[in-house]
Amino acid sequence: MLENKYNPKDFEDELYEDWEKKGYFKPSMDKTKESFCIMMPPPNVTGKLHMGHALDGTIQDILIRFKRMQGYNTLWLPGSDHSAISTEMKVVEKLRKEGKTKQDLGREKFLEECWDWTKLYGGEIQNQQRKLGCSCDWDRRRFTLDKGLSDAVLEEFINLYNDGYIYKGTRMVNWCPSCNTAISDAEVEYKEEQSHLWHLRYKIKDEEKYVEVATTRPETMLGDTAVAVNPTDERYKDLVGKVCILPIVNREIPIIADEFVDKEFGTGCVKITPAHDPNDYEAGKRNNLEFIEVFDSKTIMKDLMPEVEGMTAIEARPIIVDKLRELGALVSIEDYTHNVGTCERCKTKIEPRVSEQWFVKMKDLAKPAIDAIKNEDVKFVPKKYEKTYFNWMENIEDWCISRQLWWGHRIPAYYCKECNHINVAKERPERCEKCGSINLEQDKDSLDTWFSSALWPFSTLGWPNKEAEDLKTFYPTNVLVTAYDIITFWVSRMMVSGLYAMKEKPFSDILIHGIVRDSQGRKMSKTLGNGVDPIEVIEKYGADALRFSVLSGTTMGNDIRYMPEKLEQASNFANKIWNAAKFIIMNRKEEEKIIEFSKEDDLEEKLQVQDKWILNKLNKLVSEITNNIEKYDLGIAIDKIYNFMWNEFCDWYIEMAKISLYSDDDNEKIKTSYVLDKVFRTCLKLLHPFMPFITSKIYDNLVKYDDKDLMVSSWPEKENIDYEKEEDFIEKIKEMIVEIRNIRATKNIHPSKKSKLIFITNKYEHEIEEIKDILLKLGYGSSLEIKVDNKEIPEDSINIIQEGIELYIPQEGLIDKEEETKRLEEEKKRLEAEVLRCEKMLSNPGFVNKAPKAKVEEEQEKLKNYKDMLDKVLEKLK
RNA sequence: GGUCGCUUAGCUCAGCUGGGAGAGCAUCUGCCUUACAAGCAGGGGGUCACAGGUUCGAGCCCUGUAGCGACCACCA
Repeated sequence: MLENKYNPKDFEDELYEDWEKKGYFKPSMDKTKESFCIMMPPPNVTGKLHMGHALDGTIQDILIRFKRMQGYNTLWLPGSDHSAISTEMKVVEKLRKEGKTKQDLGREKFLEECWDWTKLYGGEIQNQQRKLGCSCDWDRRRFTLDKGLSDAVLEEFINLYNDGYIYKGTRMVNWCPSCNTAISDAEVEYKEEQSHLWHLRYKIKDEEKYVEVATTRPETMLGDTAVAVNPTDERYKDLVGKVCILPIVNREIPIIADEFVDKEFGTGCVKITPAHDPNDYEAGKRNNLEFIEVFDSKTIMKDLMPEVEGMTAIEARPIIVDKLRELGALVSIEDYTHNVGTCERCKTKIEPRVSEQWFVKMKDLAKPAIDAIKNEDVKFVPKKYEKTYFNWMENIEDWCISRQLWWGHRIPAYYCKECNHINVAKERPERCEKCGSINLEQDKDSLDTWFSSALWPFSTLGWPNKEAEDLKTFYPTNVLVTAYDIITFWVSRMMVSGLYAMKEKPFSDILIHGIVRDSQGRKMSKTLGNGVDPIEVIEKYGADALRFSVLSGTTMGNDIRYMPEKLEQASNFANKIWNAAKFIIMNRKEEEKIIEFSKEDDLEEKLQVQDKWILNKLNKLVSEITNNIEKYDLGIAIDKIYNFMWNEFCDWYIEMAKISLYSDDDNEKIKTSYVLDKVFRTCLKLLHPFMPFITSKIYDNLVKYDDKDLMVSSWPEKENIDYEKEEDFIEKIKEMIVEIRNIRATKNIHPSKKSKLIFITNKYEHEIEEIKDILLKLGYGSSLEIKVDNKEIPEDSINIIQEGIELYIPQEGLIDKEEETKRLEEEKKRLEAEVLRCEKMLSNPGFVNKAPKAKVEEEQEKLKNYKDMLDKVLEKLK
């Protein structure tokens, strides 16, 4: 039985446990059924659920539950990511508090600490996903550092290496001085910063002339090894080839010409610091300049200037500037706003730094990944996001995959101490494959976390074992669901890895959603403290309400604003459904009789016009919702169900049903109970993917046709019925009743005051007779009369007109004659406008000739109806 | 600098391949009608940013303008 009050806390957790226990989350592995698989984007193992996850999880759960009900062999595979940098940072921080460093512990011990940390804080997010209702197969959950996935990583690395796609090289990379590791281009975030532009001048050797340069990082001047101008710059033509003196260190550096210098910017002269700037690095290589490091990997100043040695670069800056000023080398300091790269993880300013790292050559690998989207083998939904993808993939740079971290997959490269040969192998080789030496040392670096995430769609299914059952059954997966901010990081790399390793796409559809923002439209962030905890929301409103609120009224791919009011709406909706359920159950006849009734051959004949009306609308709803979900229009789908359940079913059908339920006719009661149950159960099915808890809870209490739980029951299918005529009729009746209510409301007539209803029709006399009691109740009638001719029009009555039906309500003091005339004048104006609109359209030869025939006929039909109605109003006004 | 997106009711947003402007919240009026006051019934409220164009017909398609936002690149 249902509790009197809707309280999601009473049953959500309990239901989830029940589903899990019954094994509903596991794929059926039924070979006769088509498979459907989603890989859950693995959250950080120590992460907490945020609204983004809630949205992402809800969307995936909807699709999985939908497909499961449709009978597919569905797998939704969850898991987590070891998130190298962020976990390592946290563990290092923990050690720091204990007064230790990771070097103190050594690699082995440090990794143990990381595992402990992972075990302690990991897994919380999984419990939170359970709270949300995620129906993923927990038994298949994977972790990027577990045995199988690590094996996949090694396999991929070695294959790429042997195919020549992985190489080791010395390059300028993005260096995070705080994480003390190289990071990839994708991990650099650019932020605007208010800073200054320091204008410096360097004296030209043996002349009393200077060159002026500008810099945003004056401390790097200690490492300048040239000044460059554009070769076409007339102003400095004579300077090229000369030498200037670098202040402080008094180094003689050449003035060179290089294309990359922008004549328009600043003075047109650029200081070149090849060791600390990507452009300067390239220029340095082109011109064979010396590379002088000013500071080390942690930005600690080297010995170029004794006064600042050992300081951080930022501490050294004012001292160096003072010195330059003292030497007359500082020309001016100008306010300047520029973009600085920061580490995506720790927000520290990144330093471009020359170092030896491992890279993946991306250009050739990216090609098939680009083609797969171009030829629509893989589709972005919404399509616009393929532009972000193309933009990244078509301009792709090599991917720096080595990290100077310990937590992660260690690079499987073993250096021979004797001959320097690099041995790449899954396990430490006994001997160097080249010289046979046993003196081997493994590379100290580990791989970018994304290297393992890139393999997620197949490493989780058993790859590199190509015969793994899951791999054969579920690859390629069907749809990847993620936010747009991760297209470059992850989606692109999965595409590349999938097509390289599996020779087949990793998924067919890429469903991209937006990000959840706060009520002011700002990104939710820790620093702003504006994040909303989904668990708190669930505590207060229930998981169903949260799920409803993140999807209702949204469009896939657009950002979503978190609005607490929406949770109220969602919660009210749940409450409404709950109460409707209570009503249906409370008033229904014995279940056996309903079941019996459902099997009767002449069931259709026993249905009344209002039953056919709701069943017809329901039937349309079923195909619409199915369609919407298949097209990923989840926001539209949920709003349609909302509207149907509340505004059609509850507001109208239940109100109509009361007449029969409260009557003495048992047959009618059974019939009505049957229809109520049928419509409501179908709605619950349609709503189940979106709001799994409340729908399941209620479904258990509906008529038991079988023992199946809602979650594993079958998705509704469109029935072969056609009650269009009945639907039209009831829609007209609804409009008439609204009109009656309107009149009564504006005149403040108390509901207890009833009046006579006189219908005149020669089209719907049987239908009106059939729903006589409904009309009496909803139309506030004291008695009802049906006339097939309109000869005896009652005098002094209110007149409501619909196509084919006229309703007369004797005024009897309800309202006076003038008011009724005024109302009819309004109606006349409205109808005249409609007629005019139709006539205008139909008298336009362009429209009649060019518009689709059906559209023209539709307008002709409307015109006829409006004219009829207008005639009647005019007659009444005479 | 490049790319993409957004601009619709007081607020937050929907609006499918062009064919009579919608929802929720807010607001106003009237209702404790035995499922629901977390409710019921009724109402008000919009030059669909602006200017052109295509079309029989434009919120929707094209061009331009303005404001806002995101992403990519990154010039000292």
